[in-house]
Amino acid sequence: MNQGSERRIGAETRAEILRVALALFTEKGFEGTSIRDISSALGLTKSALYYHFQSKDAIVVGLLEERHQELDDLIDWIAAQPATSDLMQRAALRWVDSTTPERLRLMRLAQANQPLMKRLSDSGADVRAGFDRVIDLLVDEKATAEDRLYARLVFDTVSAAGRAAQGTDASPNDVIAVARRASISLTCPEHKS
Amino acid sequence: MNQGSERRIGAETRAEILRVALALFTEKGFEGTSIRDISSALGLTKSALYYHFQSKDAIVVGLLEERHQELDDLIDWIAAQPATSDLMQRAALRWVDSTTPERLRLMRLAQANQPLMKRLSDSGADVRAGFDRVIDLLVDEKATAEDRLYARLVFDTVSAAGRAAQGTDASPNDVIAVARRASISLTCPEHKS
DNA sequence: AGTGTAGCTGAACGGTCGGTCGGTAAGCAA
DNA sequence: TTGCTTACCGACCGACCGTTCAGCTACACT
Repeated sequence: MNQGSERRIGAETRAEILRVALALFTEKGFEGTSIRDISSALGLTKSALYYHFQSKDAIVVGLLEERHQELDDLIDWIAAQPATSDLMQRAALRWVDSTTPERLRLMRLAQANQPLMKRLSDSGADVRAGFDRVIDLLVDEKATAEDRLYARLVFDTVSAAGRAAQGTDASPNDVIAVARRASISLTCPEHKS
Repeated sequence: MNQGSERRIGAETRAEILRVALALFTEKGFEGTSIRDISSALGLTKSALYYHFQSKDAIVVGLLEERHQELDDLIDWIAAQPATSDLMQRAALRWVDSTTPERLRLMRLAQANQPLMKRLSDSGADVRAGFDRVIDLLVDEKATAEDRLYARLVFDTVSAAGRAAQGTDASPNDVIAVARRASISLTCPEHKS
């Protein structure tokens, strides 16, 4: 393998590892994907992977960090908005419309592997803090736990739609369209109890 | 172990295996739970488990079969209803209101382990057929793929709410309440595009 | 008493897992 | 040329995985 014996810079390889790892995790699950799978898909050995990441879990942390900026952008945007009554709807639609396939895959990975996420968060990685902040910005300070949960659900419509599409012939465009419709319905003001 | 040397009948043990397995799968994931974990939680050896189930996958098939009747009941109920315009909403609420913790756990297990479900379905177990039938009964025969996907999403609000509640302090009652609110909003007729 | 069998045990199997370690070739700086 | 760093390899480790199998025991039937 790698018979050209070209030398690559580390950042490139690292990014490729993350890319391939996310694809394989999506296809076969985190536990169903071995680091041998990832490295051999790149024409590397297992050891090369351990040069760039200190553990299998660290790959997931790397994936989460890659997406961190997107959440920060959303938080900044919300903070800069006037607090109109339809803020939640506008924020939700902004989130849906900025969805990329990679983000979708990562969110599904995170949700499908609760024990993994707990392990990562126990060892210091901030996994949920970004979303917690979004919810805090969008709900009243005296909101009930139920209201907060509802807001979380709203921001999960994209991955919910993606999950509902599993095993069907629905296209990615269908997924986004459904998530949009659902976000609008869920945040329609006249339904607020 | 089992020093009382009591003799149990097989059906009881089998049911207990299913119960404990579902609890452990929920807590640690399917791949994160070994046969040894399940059997030792019951004070048995793993060989005893292989007396009742021919493989680890077969345990999941057993869990799915346990819940099969609930879906059949829903299908029968829908088929017996008049085809009013709010049928989807009524069906969705019936589904939400009949939710049990066990069903919720199983649905989450199924959704978190797509590769496993694909494997089971490839080897003959019918995993999705029930839900497919529900959707077929509720949408127009000339409905688009997007409409069908939306209907799937509606019937997934319970587990979506459950997932959104992960890591928060929301109670099971909150989950059901949020799922109810979401089902109503999602099936509100005036939002149909 | 003898036979069958349901329910379970204990020991082992081959295989794969995540992770470690010593080494090494290429590039660069002095 | 020497020496250090970067990027990677190949061999190996102990642990654990799902699974198999011969055999044991308590009970039911005849």
